[in-house]
Amino acid sequence: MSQQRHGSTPGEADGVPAFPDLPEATIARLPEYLRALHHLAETGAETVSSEGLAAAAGVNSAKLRKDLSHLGSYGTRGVGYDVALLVDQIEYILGLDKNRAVCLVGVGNLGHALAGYAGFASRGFRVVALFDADPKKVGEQINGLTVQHTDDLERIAAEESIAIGVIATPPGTAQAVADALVAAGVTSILNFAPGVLSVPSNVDVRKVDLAIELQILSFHEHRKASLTALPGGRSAPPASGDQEAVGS
Amino acid sequence: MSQQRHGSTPGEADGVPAFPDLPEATIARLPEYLRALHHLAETGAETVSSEGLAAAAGVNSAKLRKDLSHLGSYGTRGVGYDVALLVDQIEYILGLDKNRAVCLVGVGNLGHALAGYAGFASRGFRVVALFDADPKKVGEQINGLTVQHTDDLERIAAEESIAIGVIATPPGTAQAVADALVAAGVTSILNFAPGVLSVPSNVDVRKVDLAIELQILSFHEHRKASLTALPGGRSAPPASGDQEAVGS
DNA sequence: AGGTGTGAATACGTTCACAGCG
DNA sequence: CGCTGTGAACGTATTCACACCT
Repeated sequence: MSQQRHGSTPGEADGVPAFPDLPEATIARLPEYLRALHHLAETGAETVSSEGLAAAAGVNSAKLRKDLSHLGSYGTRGVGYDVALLVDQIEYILGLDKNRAVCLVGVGNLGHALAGYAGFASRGFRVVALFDADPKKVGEQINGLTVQHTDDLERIAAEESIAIGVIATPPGTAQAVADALVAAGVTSILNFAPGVLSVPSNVDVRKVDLAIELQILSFHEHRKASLTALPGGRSAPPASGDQEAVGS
Repeated sequence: MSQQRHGSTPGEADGVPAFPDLPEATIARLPEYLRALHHLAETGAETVSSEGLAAAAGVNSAKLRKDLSHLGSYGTRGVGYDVALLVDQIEYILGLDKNRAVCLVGVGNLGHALAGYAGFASRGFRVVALFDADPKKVGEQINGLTVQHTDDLERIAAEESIAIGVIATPPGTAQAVADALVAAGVTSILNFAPGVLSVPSNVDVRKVDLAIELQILSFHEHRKASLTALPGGRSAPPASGDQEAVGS
């Protein structure tokens, strides 16, 4: 209600493109909507209802409608959302039209896999540099890129105007890598190393820890086991489902 | 206040071990506390204050104290928390003393890296089986395990009483793999494939999508860029930091 | 009708601030 | 006196239910 810039074409960012501050929870779901929309577009759908898109994205329709309403979106009452238009809107909001340069630090087990991960390129990301501290790895060719030494990280990251740095090093070196990235002007970091990174407040850090995910699942296993073992308990109470049946 | 089972030794699960239902947000942070505690234990610390542990885990102390209070935890006022005791408590709650069997489906780029990921074994998880649908990969040895065909997944997963299944296949086959896991009695799934899995409500699914993380960072890059471009805006407003300086 | 957009109601999570214990 | 544990206040996210548009 505060600012509805209906007439602004998304791609055209002349001055200030009316950037709404979306709730974090909404932002985290937009990529999922986008994936679902791309899938729908491939199957030839022109429009989707909130119900349909919500099912494809694994959320309920009320949440989806509220999320989309935040970005002042176009839907047609009685019809639904225009798939192509919504794709453009979300890609614009997420800044995926910018084809951002990504560098990857740490070409071990995991880093090697990330370097070859197709999902990065298929969204608007270009992996443009690989780094490792191990002299034996420097010079190695991975996916058309040559691994460079981390000593050169700061210089090269600045030269290539890297937008996002991905850290896949052992925990001990992660902070030093983060410092180098920050010094090179990188303001977004995706961290796969366990542990806390300390960075200036204008730098965004997202963390992915595979072991943590397993531990959370382990907790739920433990909980489920102790429920079924309950003396007076029913054998399998229908837990409040997090991700319910969606009927593909 | 409702149930404080102070006298119950964690490891001893004779009957019903007073399982509190912790908030999801708390559960998600427990592994982080655990990692910080292990680190502290290595440096020889016997006790920590909420302030100290919070800093090591990257949260503020009020949050940490509330989280720990939920598991009816032992802290000594005026002193802090006993590191060793808290480690035991959290490991018990998370069910990490059960040494759960994990299987990994999809030994491609990412799956290969996961199979060799040290972080799994170092917490209480044993990767006991690897599967792939590609006949060329079946028979391959990775980290001491032989890759088996996904046709045998259901049988083997049941035999080995797998607790957690990790899906690292292409999106197209993820649902079929999930179905097989569920049929084998697996009730926890960690999914690296993009897309929504539909499973019975008693099965927990956690999803990790590397491309989504980058897209979220991209949004924030976009937002930061549009802020600094603001006509009347200051050049770098101190955004409400998500992960602030922690002073290592 | 059919389906979006949205106030109002509810649930959940975080932060404050301090009582009370060691 | 220091630090935990916790009610109360606040803020954020989800869900409901329906007015309103096509």
